[in-house]
Amino acid sequence: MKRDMKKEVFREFIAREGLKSTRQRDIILDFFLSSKRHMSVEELYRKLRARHPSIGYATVCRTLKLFAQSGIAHEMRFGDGQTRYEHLMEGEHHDHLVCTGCGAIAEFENKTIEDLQKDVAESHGFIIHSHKLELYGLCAKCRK
Amino acid sequence: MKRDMKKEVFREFIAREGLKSTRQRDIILDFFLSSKRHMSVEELYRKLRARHPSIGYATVCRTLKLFAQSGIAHEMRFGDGQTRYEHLMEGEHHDHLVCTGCGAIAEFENKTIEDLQKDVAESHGFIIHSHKLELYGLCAKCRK
DNA sequence: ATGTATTTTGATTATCATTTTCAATTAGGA
DNA sequence: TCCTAATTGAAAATGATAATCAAAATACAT
Repeated sequence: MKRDMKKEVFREFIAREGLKSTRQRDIILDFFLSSKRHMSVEELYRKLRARHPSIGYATVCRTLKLFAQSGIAHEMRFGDGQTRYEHLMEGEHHDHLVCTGCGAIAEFENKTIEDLQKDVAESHGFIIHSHKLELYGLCAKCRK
Repeated sequence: MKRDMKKEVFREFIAREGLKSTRQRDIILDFFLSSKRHMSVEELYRKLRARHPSIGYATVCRTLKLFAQSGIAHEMRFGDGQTRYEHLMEGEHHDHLVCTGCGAIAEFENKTIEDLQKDVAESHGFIIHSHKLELYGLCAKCRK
């Protein structure tokens, strides 16, 4: 399934780049893949520390960056000073709805918007290689 | 015209909040309104320093934040670690195309995309109050 | 299995943009 | 003018990530 595919992709990345497979990287990868989608470095470190107190913060930062480089994760910044990572394979792109009340994050995908983005970019002579679309507002609960 | 309108809006904000009108704030506002649209704090500070060396970096930061609070400017972060401000009145919203080659920033507006965003948000039970749409890619020059 | 060169780790320190602090200055109303 | 509160500039603090570095772990050839 997907989870193992990501592990495989990361393994290949490690090999291709001449890096080494380590106990810490395996642990962090397992933790990451079985956690909720949008984890900040801080959050992941805190949860990890409960089971594996010897793994340092720097290692978590470094390893998450490697996940992003290998293509199995995506780095996000919502402007609150926290870097978040979501485990995400190539072609699984989506955008985010962020609740400014409770911080909940919902995901969505909209082909029409993406097509329009491409049109807009073309009309300005740009070729897009990535985009960021975030909608900020109140979720159903927080509207009351 | 617009420039004076923004000054007026800021003046009202200052009065409403019980703040004070100072020489520094006036200077920075003039400088800001007559500069190019997307200025980082650092850029603005460097240019300002040439004419007004006594104005401190902290004051520039503080004052730009006030501009954003008063509604005459908008704070932006494109992920390069720099905070940028653009002078922008209520209702003048637009989105950005960022060239990853040369750093050029183009602006665009697309009503259809905005409407679709609203639809998406509604279908998730959200009410949007703001959004961020950034397209990253190569501009016409950098494509070659 | 062993040696060895290379990578990785964890702790600490550095970085870098912004914020905060704080004493001195300034604005604005009484 | 006087007085009180806001503002300023310089310096120190902050906070998240990145760099450093000696010690430990890994991969590979022997």
